Amino acid sequence: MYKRKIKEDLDCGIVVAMKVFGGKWKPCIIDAISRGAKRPSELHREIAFTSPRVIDMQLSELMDFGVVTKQTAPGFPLYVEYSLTPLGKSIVPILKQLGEWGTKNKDFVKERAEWQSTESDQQPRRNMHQLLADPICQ
Amino acid sequence: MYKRKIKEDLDCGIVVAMKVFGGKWKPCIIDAISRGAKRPSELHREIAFTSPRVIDMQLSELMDFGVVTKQTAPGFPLYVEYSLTPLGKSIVPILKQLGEWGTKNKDFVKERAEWQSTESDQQPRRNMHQLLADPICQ
DNA sequence: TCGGATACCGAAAAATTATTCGGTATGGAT
DNA sequence: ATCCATACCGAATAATTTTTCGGTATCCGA
Repeated sequence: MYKRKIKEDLDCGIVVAMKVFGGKWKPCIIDAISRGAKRPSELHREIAFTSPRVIDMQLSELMDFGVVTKQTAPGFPLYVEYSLTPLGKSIVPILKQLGEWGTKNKDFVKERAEWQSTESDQQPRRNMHQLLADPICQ
Repeated sequence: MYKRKIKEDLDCGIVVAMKVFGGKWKPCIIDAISRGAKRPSELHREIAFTSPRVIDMQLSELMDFGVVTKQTAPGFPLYVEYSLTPLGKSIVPILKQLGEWGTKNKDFVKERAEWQSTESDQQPRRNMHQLLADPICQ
């Protein structure tokens, strides 16, 4: 568990929001679960642009903050399911709004960001928490 | 200029939004400008919880992305003013929504975050982009 | 001429976050 | 017995962001 050196201001709403769902893959995970991908292995398959470990970690943080809950079915085969709590569901429209803003302005932003590219012309790791369109992370 | 090694997915709206206004102090700056703090020295005074250099840097990124514009008055004394572009203004309601969500849930989040505190009981550097209430960063 | 206010910027260091690599454990199927 | 799928976790490393420290330059007023 990482111990931060500089305390964050949890009286600021924006800081709180960013802490809870601002991680690189958290919106993606929330999106995927809200669409019905509930089992860890499903999430790992859907969100193929990062490693399973990363998803596990961000998922456990989402649990810590009460965004998702975990149901473990007893017996075998191992069966675990995550789902959004009411708190988690309340995040979805916000992510949607963020996504809409970004989608609307992405071309404009892209233009102004090109100087900042990587050296090689590698492909990005797609995030695609496409809360607007159909396809999930993939 | 930092050259990133891993390309980001600028086709994802959320990634775009986070890139443009997701920095630690950017919401604070946008908020302050939207309230009328326009000169750099004003911003430095208002947002006293981080150093002037940090504000300058984040401000220049906001300029790069067309969120704010800079007007330089000729002659003396030196007079520079920043203001929000239409793009910048379109961010304000989103920050407001983020802030409202966080404010509503901050107590809940705080409880679940206490294990993660710093060793000493230092004060946080307040962000307080209080887009809800009156006080600006401070 | 010196000190202060203005506005800004480079670059090292520190802090934080993301990624990788490998490990644990369970039980079913071959 | 061995392999596979399930689900998870520790810890080192890499990547990125934030912070600090110092610097530039202009002109005014004392």
